[in-house]
Amino acid sequence: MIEIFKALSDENRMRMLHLLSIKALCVCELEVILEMNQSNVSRHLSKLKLAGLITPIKEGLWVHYEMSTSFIKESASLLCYLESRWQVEPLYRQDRNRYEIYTQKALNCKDITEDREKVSQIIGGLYEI
Amino acid sequence: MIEIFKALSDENRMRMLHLLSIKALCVCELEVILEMNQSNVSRHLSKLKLAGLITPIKEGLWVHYEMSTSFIKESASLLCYLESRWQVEPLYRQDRNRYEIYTQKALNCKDITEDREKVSQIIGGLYEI
DNA sequence: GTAATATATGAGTATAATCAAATGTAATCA
DNA sequence: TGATTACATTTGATTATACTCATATATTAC
Repeated sequence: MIEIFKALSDENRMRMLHLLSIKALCVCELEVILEMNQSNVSRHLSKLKLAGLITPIKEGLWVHYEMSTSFIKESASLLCYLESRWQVEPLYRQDRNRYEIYTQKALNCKDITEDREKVSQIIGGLYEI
Repeated sequence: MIEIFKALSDENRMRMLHLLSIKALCVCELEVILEMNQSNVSRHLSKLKLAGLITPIKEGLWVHYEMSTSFIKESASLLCYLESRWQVEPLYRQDRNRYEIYTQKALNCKDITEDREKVSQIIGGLYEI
């Protein structure tokens, strides 16, 4: 259990888990939405994975991560608590906003590869298509 | 929220919170039941307090700590998760056993002051009255 | 007032976590 | 085959946390 709480005791990991609870995402998507660098995203993902909170799904070149079904089943009450906090706290609302824009504009990994800066600006509301 | 998870991400603090969820206890009682030194117990208690998980109750020379009512109310689902884990994991079962002996033998702070070693042995099952 | 006791806190050290940059690996495509 | 892409891992510097010993504060009894 302590391993789970250690995994959840870092804000960056919490933000990642929040987004992954909505939908499976790959490293490059988390990089852009959360404005973190690749090495940090990767390391934090591996901690979440080690704690059993997320699982990787390889899809060709990309690795998508999603919240693990075992965690959803075995820690339902904890997840319930997390979801209630994610709804309320501004930081997570803001992250969810950025994520919503990302999906509503139908953006994907390829867009990030082609022009990461543009995707960042769209997400940040600084760029209108 | 992160502050709560940080507070819960240390095993010693988790063990303390577990016992305090059963009954308010003072520093010296936690020292004996959990076999930790006074300075560690005090420090960890202050972290749990800062995170809003426990509240102190001064009773003369002693300070008893109990799980805070705000935490019980506002984090019910989290507490529900914790209780399910405390029931299952051996370390916490063991701690609860030691606590049960302590209360069943009607031991208290005064007994600890008078002969701490004897109380330890009773709790550890090494000493029969 | 002083003495005794319970708890809190400072200071120093050891350990672990975080971060950024560089390098490694595996899949894909020319 | 060799270059590119997406991600993982290693490295070393920095910061945060935990532990211990010693001391300080606060309460009570005298």
